[in-house]
Amino acid sequence: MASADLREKIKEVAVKHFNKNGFYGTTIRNIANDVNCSLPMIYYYYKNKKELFDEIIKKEFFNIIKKQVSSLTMENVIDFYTKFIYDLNNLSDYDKQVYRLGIKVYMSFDGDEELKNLMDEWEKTILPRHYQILKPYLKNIDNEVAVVRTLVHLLETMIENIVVKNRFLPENEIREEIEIVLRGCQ
Amino acid sequence: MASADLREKIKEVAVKHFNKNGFYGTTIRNIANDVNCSLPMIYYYYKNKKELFDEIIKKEFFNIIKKQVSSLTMENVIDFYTKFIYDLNNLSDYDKQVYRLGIKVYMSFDGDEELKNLMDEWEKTILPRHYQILKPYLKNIDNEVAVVRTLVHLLETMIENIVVKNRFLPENEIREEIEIVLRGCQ
DNA sequence: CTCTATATCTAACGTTCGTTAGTATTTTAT
DNA sequence: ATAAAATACTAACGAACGTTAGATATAGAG
Repeated sequence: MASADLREKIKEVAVKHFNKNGFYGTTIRNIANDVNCSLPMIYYYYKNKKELFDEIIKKEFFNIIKKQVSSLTMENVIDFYTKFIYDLNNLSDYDKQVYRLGIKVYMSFDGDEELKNLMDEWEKTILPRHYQILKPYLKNIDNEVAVVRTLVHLLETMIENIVVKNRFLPENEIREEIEIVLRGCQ
Repeated sequence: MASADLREKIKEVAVKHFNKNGFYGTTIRNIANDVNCSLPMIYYYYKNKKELFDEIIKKEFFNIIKKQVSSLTMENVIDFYTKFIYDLNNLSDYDKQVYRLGIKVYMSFDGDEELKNLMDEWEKTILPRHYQILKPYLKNIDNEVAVVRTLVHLLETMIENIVVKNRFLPENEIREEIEIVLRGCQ
C-alpha cells in the first residue's frame, strides 16, 4: 500500500472507532485490525493515540467547518439557510463521521481540555457571523438578537439530526422550520 | 457509613465519572477512590460496571424525565414552556449530571444498543405529546405540524445548553425564543 | 455472650492496553 | 547493482483494567 494512503486509511478507520467507542473505548489494536496492518504502523504515522484523535478534530473537522462557512450568501436568506442545512445530507460518510466526532467534542462528551477550548473559541464566532448575514433582512424587526439566537439554536438541532443521529432531513421540512423563525423578515 | 448511603454515593460518583470520561474511560478503581471505599465494595452493591451504568440511565434518568412530563399544562402555553425550560436551571447538580449522561446516551455517544433502544422508544413519544399540548392553541394556523416540530427542536437545543453545556439560561431569553416560534398562536 | 448475617477489606488473577525495541522488507537514489 | 531511506513486521514490556477469592470486621438477634 502506498504510504500516504495507509496514513489516511488509519485516520478514516480511527474516526469510526472514536465515534462508536469514544477515546478510551478505542484501541490501537482494533484500529490496526480494521485497517489490516500491523499495530506499530499506527505509531509509524502518528505519535500516539491522542495525536491521532487531535488531528481528526484539528484538521479534518475544522476543514469541514471552514468549507461550510465559505459558502456564499444568496439573495434570499431562507433559501440560503435551507441549502446550508440540506447540503449536510449529502456529505460523504467520512465527513459526516468527522463532523459527528467534532460535535461530540464540542459538547465535551469526548476529547481533552485543549480541544474543548478550540471549540469554545469557534463557538464564540457563530452568533456574530449569523448576525452579519441576517442584519440586512432584520430591518422591520424589534427583537433582532432574539431572532438570530433562535435561528442558530434551530440550526444546531437540525445539524445534530442529520450528522449525529444520521437522519435524512427533507428540504421542505428544513424550509418550513426556518420560515417559522424568520417569518416577518424582509 | 450506613449501607444504603454508600450505595447511593457510589452511584453519585459514578455519574460524574461516566460523564467526564465515558463508560470505557471510567474505572472502578477511580470511583472507589473518590467514594473513599475499597474497590470490591462497588461489586458488593452492583454486579459489574455495566449494571452500574444501566441503573443510572434506566432508573435515575427516566425518573427525571417522568417527573418533567407530569408537570401540568398551564392556561398559557408560552408560560408553560418557558417554565418547563427555565426550571432545568434549578435542577440539583446530581440531576443535571444524570440528565447530561442521558442525553449522551440518547445521542448514542455512550451506552450500548439496549439503552439506545430505550431512548428511541422515548423519543417517539415526544412529538405526539407536544402536539397534544399545543393542539388547542393551533386553531388559526395552517402548518400545525411544522410549528410543533420547530418548537420541539428549539426546546432540545435549550435543554442541551442548560444541561449539557451547563449554562444558565435567563427566563426572558427562553420566553423570547419560544414566542418567536409560537407567535401567531391563540 | 455468642451466633449469624451484613458490610468491608487486602491481595491477587488473568486479560488487555499503550507503547517500543529490534528486525525484516520494500522502494528510491546513485 | 548497491547503499540508503522509507515502510512494514514480530515480539515483548510494564502498567492498568475488570473482576473475584478469601479473610476480617461490625452489628443485631437469641
